[in-house]
Amino acid sequence: MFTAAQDELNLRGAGLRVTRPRLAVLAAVHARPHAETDSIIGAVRADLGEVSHQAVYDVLRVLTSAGLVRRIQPSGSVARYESRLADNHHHLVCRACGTIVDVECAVGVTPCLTASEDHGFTIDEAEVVYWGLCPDCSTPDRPST
Amino acid sequence: MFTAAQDELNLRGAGLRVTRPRLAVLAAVHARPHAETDSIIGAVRADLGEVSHQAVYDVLRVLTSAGLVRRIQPSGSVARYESRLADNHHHLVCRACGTIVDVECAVGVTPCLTASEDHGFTIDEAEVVYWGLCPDCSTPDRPST
DNA sequence: CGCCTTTCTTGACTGATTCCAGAAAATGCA
DNA sequence: TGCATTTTCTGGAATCAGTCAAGAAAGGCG
Repeated sequence: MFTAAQDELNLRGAGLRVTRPRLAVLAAVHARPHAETDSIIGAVRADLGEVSHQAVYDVLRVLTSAGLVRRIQPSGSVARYESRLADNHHHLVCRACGTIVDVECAVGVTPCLTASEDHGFTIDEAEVVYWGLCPDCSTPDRPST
Repeated sequence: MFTAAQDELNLRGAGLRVTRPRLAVLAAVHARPHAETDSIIGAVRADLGEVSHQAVYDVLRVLTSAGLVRRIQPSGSVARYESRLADNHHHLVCRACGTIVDVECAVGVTPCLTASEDHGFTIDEAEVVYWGLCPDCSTPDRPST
């Protein structure tokens, strides 16, 4: 699991200072995968009291560039953050309601990591997004309203 | 190639009216793959004279939902549009300069189209984005400035 | 040719994200 | 522990892509 102590170690390991907002942001990202920024701001404020949105944006940027959280942003969605890293899982996004679900990488290790032609690029990551409809949105006989 | 006559047929085939802004937007998308909205607006205005940005946004939305163009939006980028459809190619994005290049789907037909677990979703598309550095940005001994 | 529907124009507005400058807090070292 | 330095947080304003709304114009069909 993710503990505050572990988060603290990770922060120090990345050469970052340990601050309350940073721990609260990490806890919020752990607790609600794929949370959007606004939701994280809410969680942090529920935890610490008043915190500026600026601080949260800044923390998220720092954590992202340090590799402690990953930023994802499917088309038509605002930025979302998750803490599962380095296990190359992918995402399943509902076109209707925007729900995001994790899926393990399909075949073994990295089936999609190699492009057929690299055009001279140095590729470091393959991101796969599956688009479709979630169970709730794909059953017309069960209207949500 | 893409011709205005073909675009007109495609529009009619999709049940859409044929208007100058629509043809100009289609031509612009054909001419510059992965163009962002702003660039398309510029191209359309160079072609037709003054056209409202609103019209271009609206046309792009209509064409996208009609399936005549595809909207792509890698994290940290504004919306971009392309006209290559239904050949499931993927994209190679430079983290530094944002350049986007097409790559053919790696292995045969649809190697990544099947998620290991579908969580009850009805999946209709798998989008693959390869992240890395383009040749220009990955050679430190050739600074761009 | 004339009507009806769809599309374009104009202008304002929203919402996410970033920039800026000063105040506050944490770190490192003696 | 105490001080100086460095980094972070606060608060407000600004930016930028994209959207909304109402009226004017144009396309399509009989």
